[in-house]
Amino acid sequence: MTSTIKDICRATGFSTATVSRVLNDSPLVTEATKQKVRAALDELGYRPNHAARSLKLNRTGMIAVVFPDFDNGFFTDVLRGVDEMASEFDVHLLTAFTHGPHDEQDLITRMVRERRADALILMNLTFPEAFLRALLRWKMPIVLIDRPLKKSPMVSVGIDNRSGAAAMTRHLIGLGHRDIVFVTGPAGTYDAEERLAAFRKTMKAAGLAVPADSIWPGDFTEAGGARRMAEHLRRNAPLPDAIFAANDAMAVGVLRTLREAGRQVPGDVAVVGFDGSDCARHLDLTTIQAPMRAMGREAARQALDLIQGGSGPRHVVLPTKLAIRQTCGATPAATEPTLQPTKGARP
Amino acid sequence: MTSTIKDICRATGFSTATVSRVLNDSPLVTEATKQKVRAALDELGYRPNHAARSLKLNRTGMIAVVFPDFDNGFFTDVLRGVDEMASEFDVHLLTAFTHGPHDEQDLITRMVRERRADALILMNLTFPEAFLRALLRWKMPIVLIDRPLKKSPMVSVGIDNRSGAAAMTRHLIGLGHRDIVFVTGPAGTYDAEERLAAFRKTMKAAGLAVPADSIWPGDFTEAGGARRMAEHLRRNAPLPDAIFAANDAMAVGVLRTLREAGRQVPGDVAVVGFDGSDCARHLDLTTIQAPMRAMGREAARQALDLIQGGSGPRHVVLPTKLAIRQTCGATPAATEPTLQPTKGARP
DNA sequence: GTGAAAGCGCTAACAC
DNA sequence: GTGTTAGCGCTTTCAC
Repeated sequence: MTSTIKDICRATGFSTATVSRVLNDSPLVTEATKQKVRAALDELGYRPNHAARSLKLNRTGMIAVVFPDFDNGFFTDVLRGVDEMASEFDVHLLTAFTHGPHDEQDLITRMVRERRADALILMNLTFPEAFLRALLRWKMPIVLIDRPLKKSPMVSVGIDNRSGAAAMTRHLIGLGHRDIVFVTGPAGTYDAEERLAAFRKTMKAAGLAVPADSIWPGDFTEAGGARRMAEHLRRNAPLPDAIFAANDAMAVGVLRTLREAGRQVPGDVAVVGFDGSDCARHLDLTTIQAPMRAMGREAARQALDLIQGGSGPRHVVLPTKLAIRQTCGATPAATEPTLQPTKGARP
Repeated sequence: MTSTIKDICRATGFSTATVSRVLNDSPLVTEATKQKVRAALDELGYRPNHAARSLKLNRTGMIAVVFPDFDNGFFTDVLRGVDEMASEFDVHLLTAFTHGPHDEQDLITRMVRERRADALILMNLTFPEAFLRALLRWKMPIVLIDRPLKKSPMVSVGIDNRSGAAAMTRHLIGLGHRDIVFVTGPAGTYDAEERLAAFRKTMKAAGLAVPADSIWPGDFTEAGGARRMAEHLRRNAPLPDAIFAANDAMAVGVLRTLREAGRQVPGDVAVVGFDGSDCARHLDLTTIQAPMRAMGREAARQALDLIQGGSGPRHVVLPTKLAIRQTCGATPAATEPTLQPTKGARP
């Protein structure tokens, strides 16, 4: 079995107080004593019991990370980012997936009230904002990986949808595309709306019209993108120069449908997405790379800061990168996909 | 702040013992008392402090899951599987990634000695078997997601490499392929060797020769597969009927190289992989689907069982499925890739 | 510089 | 049925 502090006392003849001081490297202990105690510590392979320590110190050395029940394909990277940052501070991760929207609130509430962690990182969850505000009364630091909240003073981490979509639009225009279709996400979705707004604005700035039928309604799913594309082909409507889908999943649906219909991408039409999913990489789809790992790191950094009483509410926006691959019609400089910060992207 | 059991005592006039009994739904308490206590519980939003409970009960209600520092692309599914099973038992997950091989042992040792969890699930780690055996002395249940161990009595979960590779080989033969190349994994790798052995055996059983130059050395990486394929093309050597790579990554390398050289897959040569990675799905690569989520579930099930003092050491082998897609030259029955249990696969 | 003792929040004998 | 109390393993006053 595991040894306790008392085993060390027995082995060294010192009291629990002294041993504890050595454990926490207190300067109040003689070097000689430290040596002896440390010898016993090593000898017995002692490590302080985590539960006891948490109870006494009223902190757990844990950050809880809660993910939605659907797999958005990013959570691997995010989690690694969080872990990277947290482990530097010897903080461990409690990971949980919600199982349905009802479970979501219950899960989070329990984590907070049972004090299973010192902070919470919540990714893309669906509860009402009022729930979050109620949570805050429990004084547990919370960081959202999501959109910025309107009504609540809450730390959140997100990506710069606007500059990403603008960079992509400029890129397409720069390649000579004029007639560009934009496939939207579900109405009311923050990311989707930001991307659409930036697309419109950039087109306008370039003096290009965006007729109503150049905005295709979408739902962020591959099937949705495929359906809309198939419909277009069925009507024998002429292809635009390029199709910019508000996320990769839809872009893939569009791409597949086109290729299955014998159309060349990027020969007949360019197709690009947004997100930087693995799928996009595999399919050589030009996209906007969202820095998921960096988001994880940043979320953890914010959480750790809040734990130490730092700062206040704020929204951190991370830059995206334009990943130029095959489907946009540009010839990449090298075999490796070119990554450019969207801020610096040129049309 | 969070309320403690004493707050409930104050609110109800009962003692901590009674409140605790209500919390644990002991039959020793009057229904009337329960009602009153529960009202206060709800009122104050009370939940027992996790650290205190762990300390007292000597169990944490946690399973630690340790992943290697490289992303094998499966850990998402595995983790979801573990969570699915664990959450049914109200057990939470402590997730950790190792950061390099040295850190690996340190991390695990600390988890065990600090009793941060009631059981450990270790995936594809690289420490020596002796380290594991030493760990067992700490009496913490350990489940490996990996190969079966030779020298240690340890619960592990793995896939049926042999029947998977056999099914794939039969499938290729059934499609009329005779001259089949097998790309191996790194020498000494368990999975790789099992797959190769089954390939050889199945070919032999079908009366087909496997000349030495039909076994290409590989290293489980996409670059390795690409390199070997490029070399073959450069020599202007004739293409085989089919190329069976011991994992998806190499198959993808082979596939890309062929297509970039203008060769048709599956027209000129069939290419198949093994693993069932996302990449394979995106590229419509015929492969053997390893049930990662089920592995996670099973690992969790075993861990929970061990926590409750159950069973002994054993190796659980999960069946794979043949995922027939485009690259093998078979026409799938539907748009969705066909999944067949490998046991029932027919040539 | 070291030790004795209290107490973190909870559960479970053991009393009554 | 309910209350009193000891104690899980640790940290931290407060004495000496």
